[in-house]
Amino acid sequence: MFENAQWARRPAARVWWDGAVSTPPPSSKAASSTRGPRTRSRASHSLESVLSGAVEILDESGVPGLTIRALATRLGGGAASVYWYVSGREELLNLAADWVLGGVLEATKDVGAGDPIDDLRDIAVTMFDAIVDRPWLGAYAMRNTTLQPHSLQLYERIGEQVMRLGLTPRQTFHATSALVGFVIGIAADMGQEPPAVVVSGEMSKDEYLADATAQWRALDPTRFPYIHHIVDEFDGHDDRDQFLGGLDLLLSGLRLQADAG
Amino acid sequence: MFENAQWARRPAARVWWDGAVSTPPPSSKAASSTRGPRTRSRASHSLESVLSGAVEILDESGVPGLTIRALATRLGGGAASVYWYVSGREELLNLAADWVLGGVLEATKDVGAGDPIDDLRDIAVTMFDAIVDRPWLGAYAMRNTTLQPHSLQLYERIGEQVMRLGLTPRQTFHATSALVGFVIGIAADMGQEPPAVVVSGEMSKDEYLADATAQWRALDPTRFPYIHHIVDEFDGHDDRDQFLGGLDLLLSGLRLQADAG
DNA sequence: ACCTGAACACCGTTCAAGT
DNA sequence: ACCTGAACACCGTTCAAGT
Repeated sequence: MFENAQWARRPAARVWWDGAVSTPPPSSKAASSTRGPRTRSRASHSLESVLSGAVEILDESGVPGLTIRALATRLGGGAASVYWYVSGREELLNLAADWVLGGVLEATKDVGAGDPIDDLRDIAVTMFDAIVDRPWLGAYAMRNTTLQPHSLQLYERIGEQVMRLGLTPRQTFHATSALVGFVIGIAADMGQEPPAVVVSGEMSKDEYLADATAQWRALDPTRFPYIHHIVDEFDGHDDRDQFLGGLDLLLSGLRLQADAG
Repeated sequence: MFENAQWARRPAARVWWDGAVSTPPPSSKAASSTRGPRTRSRASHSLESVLSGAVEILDESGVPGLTIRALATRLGGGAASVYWYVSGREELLNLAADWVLGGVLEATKDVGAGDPIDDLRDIAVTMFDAIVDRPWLGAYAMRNTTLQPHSLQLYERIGEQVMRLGLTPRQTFHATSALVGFVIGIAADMGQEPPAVVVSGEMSKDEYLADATAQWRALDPTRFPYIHHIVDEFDGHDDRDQFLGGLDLLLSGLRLQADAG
């Protein structure tokens, strides 16, 4: 099926990561491009430049903004050149998300000395903040350990803290998955691309939220007692508090399980 | 800005839902189309036919398969006709997801008589099963209460059970959000579109999982103690058990909070 | 080994015009 | 009120050819 071609077309997701934690650029829109095309007539990229270009575009205009053509233009080359480094747009998205997770890895490398539950909370909060900062991460972070080495390491790091609780392997596995799923799930929801009305600038995000709140208040209290019960909490609530509240529920359940063993 | 036109173009997400729980078709690929075009020369749709057509396509070929043109073809009309009922593809996806959530609403309408925590588990499991059944739901269910009336009702139903625990409004709000975020997050992850190798049929899903497991076993045990600790659990694990394990962690944390009050 | 140019086969969305 | 036809402005991906 595969010829033993000397020059294989498309290295198809070759491993670009050599074990070292590489540090992606910080989220603040950096206008500095580290490397330009070497010559004027022929562009020259690298997987690193492809990924950091992709991250820049994602930060500026989100997932829909990352087109292969837009990326190629930013790199100063043709669209087809991108396919030398990634197999397609999906892989590009996965690699870009994982690339950025290097920052979380770097920021959490010293955990493991404190109370395991507290260490888990620290890692979870760092991940949460990273996704809030870069909403496009929600859909692509921690999704594919085969393609995403940093995600794998992060999984490992979280799992190691859970291991310290002395649970069974199965409980350890479930708790780790639950934690990751919770963080990604909540953050993905909160970091969701706002509705078109907001994106187009027809409405500010605050106006949109105020609008939603008003709609809630207008609901029949008989049919929607819960909504009415919490609408004042929802109004002007802080996403981070909401996340922390849920996280503590999960972590206290975990502590209970550990103490029971 | 807006003319008071008698025939406004595009009703822009008008409320199609009148308070009754409408029941979408079951997930089993139904080949029966409830209504065809009325005449041969001019197609005639309705929001219902648009959404059930969209759901059929989503069930068959996932989110990327749902193009406006494919939907129009299925409905027997032109692409532009779809825009009479929905403002665009994004809204279509949101409405289709919410439409299907009517089934979860129907299946959980009698909860509220048992232990609140058990009732919450029942609702969560029903939601989980619905998303596993229809992976495309993960990214669009419970995302926008303004556009998604069934999601709002489901939120309400879950919140009502949490209310029975006698927490503060803020705790009630946080717990409800955490529950929903957890279910959607985990289910979205598990129901994720499999990698291209699997979709294209180059590899079966089992082969892919076996491959990932093998890669895990090949990792350096010194650097990846957690992975090695749970790889046997991962191998041949059941997604549902994994979900239930995490859910119980969250629910026992919640019970603890309720008992503490 | 890595990049270019150009093409193929699509897309979502708009809009004047029809009924 | 609701649908058609056709166009506009894009897409991702492939591939032979260049260097």
